[in-house]
Amino acid sequence: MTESNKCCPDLQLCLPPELFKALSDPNRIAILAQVAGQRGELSVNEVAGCCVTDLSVVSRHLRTLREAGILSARKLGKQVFYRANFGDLIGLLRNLADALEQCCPGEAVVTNLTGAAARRPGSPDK
Amino acid sequence: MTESNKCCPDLQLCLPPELFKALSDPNRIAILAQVAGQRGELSVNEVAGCCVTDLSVVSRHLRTLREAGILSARKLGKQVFYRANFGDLIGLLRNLADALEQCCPGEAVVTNLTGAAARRPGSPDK
DNA sequence: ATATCATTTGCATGGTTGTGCAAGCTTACA
DNA sequence: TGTAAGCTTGCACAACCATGCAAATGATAT
Repeated sequence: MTESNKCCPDLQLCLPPELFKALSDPNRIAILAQVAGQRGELSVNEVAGCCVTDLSVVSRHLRTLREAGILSARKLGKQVFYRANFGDLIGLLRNLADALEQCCPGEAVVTNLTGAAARRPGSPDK
Repeated sequence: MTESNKCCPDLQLCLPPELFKALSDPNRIAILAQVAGQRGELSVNEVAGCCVTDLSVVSRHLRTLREAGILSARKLGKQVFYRANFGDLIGLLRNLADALEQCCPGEAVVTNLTGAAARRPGSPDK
């Protein structure tokens, strides 16, 4: 407990378990890498080339990644094209890194680039 | 496949599923936030204050986070103190964000998806 | 309308995982 | 040596999840 030492009470808000759960499966990672490593969009059939699983499994994984906000889908005729939400994902990862860094700057490397983190010796909050 | 479009073939290496799996549980996130949001170290008993689960469950979650490289442990007498590996985790997240950004920088902001996708009326392959 | 292509969904199954309880292990102390 | 504190591990159980197959849905072409 000892909340006198607490220095970043809402770090938890930067760590959405749903996002990490979506990224916790090797096949989903392969699918994400397949989509993200491609310029433009890929149909479900094209994505399915990355792994040996059934097409329906790929479709479900794509749905999971889409619901996690990592991919977005666009229907075009019979096909559905997926693409990676680079901006969102990059921003989220950077925010998380910043939040961790600002949390306890003494523990981190150095790089208090923001300066906001340097002035919290021991937060007396709560 | 169509590797002519491929622009970041080994993006997958930056996305370790084990790390994300370790972060995919809400209780583990709460535990991590508890440890990371604290200056210094916390014993298992202290960490257990963050959630209502059994102490053994907390111990197992801490082990999972440690094996994922997110936390490190130090035994001191009867107690085991855990602390967050800020540097490693921050570096990993930044590397991941950089890798995504360098992957298809054009996609991140500009999103020329219309042009890229417009010229694929019917996927010819397979 | 019928057929075909692309994708999604229902269902069953096997494997994984989070959880609680109890027992075991290590360390400190009397 | 015995006892207690702190933590880990074995076991059982329930819930979840990834997977494959088959059926269903949506969309286009004939």
